[in-house]
Amino acid sequence: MDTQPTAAATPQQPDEITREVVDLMANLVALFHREYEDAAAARSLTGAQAKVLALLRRGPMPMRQIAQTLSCEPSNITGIVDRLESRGFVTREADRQDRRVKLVAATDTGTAASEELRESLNFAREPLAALGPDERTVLRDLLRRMLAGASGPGA
Amino acid sequence: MDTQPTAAATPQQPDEITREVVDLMANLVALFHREYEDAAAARSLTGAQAKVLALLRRGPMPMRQIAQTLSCEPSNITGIVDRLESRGFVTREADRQDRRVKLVAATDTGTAASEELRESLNFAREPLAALGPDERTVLRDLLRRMLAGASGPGA
DNA sequence: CCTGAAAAGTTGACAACCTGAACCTTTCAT
DNA sequence: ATGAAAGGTTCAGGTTGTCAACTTTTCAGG
Repeated sequence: MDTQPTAAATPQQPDEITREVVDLMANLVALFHREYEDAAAARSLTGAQAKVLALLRRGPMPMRQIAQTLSCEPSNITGIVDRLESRGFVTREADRQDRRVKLVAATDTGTAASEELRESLNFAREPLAALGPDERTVLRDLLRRMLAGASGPGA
Repeated sequence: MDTQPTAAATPQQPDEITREVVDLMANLVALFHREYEDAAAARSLTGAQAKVLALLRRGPMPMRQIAQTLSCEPSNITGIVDRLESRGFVTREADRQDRRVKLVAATDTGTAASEELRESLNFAREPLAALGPDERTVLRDLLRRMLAGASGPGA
């Protein structure tokens, strides 16, 4: 327990493994991001619109909470929800408890589109096909551990 | 080549593990994306600019190749390189072999900024800190396998 | 009850990103 | 020599994103 003046708090040099994992992650992130955008575009949605729609799978949500979850300004959400609403994917309803807040809810069309997109993602994941079932389990556990501490988008 | 409707080609129902891995991936992608944008913004770069700059670590590159690597239209790259150039991060030089092509090269300032950002990413990866060294190795191997078949950005 | 601060959402101005079509220059095959 | 094709740029238009100012609603004190 004694304090070696070294490692614990001090940001040590990233070891070789960490460095490579970061690079691999970057590539994987780029790949997934592209696939997500494409899958959304195939349903004439943008990535941002798809993300908002995905959030609403859990149920209606106030604008502000959407903004917080996506880490952006509330004024940004206004525009995205405007476009989703004008196409019938989403509705704005006033909250009865607090009339300042507007609850955004996915319509049936919206939910369907979101689910469809999600399914298409599951199929499109070519990279995952390279792994066996047991390896997928290992990967899942590692990812779980990595995300446990981080501030996930509540999903 | 006769087509037997074998299992290999048919997209089977995604199993539970795959589904969860995809969701975890989505969260991880969102997390990394946010961190990358923030790290870039801290150096007064946008995400897109940082990505282009990162590509140039390997050496000068034609506009078109940048566009192909990032999967976007060449006309888009024009603007991004414009802004990078106007701030001294990058230069455009004509290729001697083919005078149609313009080689984009990072300046010393540009390379320094990119390296610095890369280092800061290595340190900032909180999620990775949750894993032990041996687990990181396992993760690295799995990621390598996943990316082996995919069209990586040449990095 | 009244007043003022704070919160939720919107609006407007502005910048960056991205696409698609039209265009110019250079290269290359015939 | 001529025409097609490739590399970049420009322009118009749409989406995302920030920031500041504004409206409405809520809530805490006096």
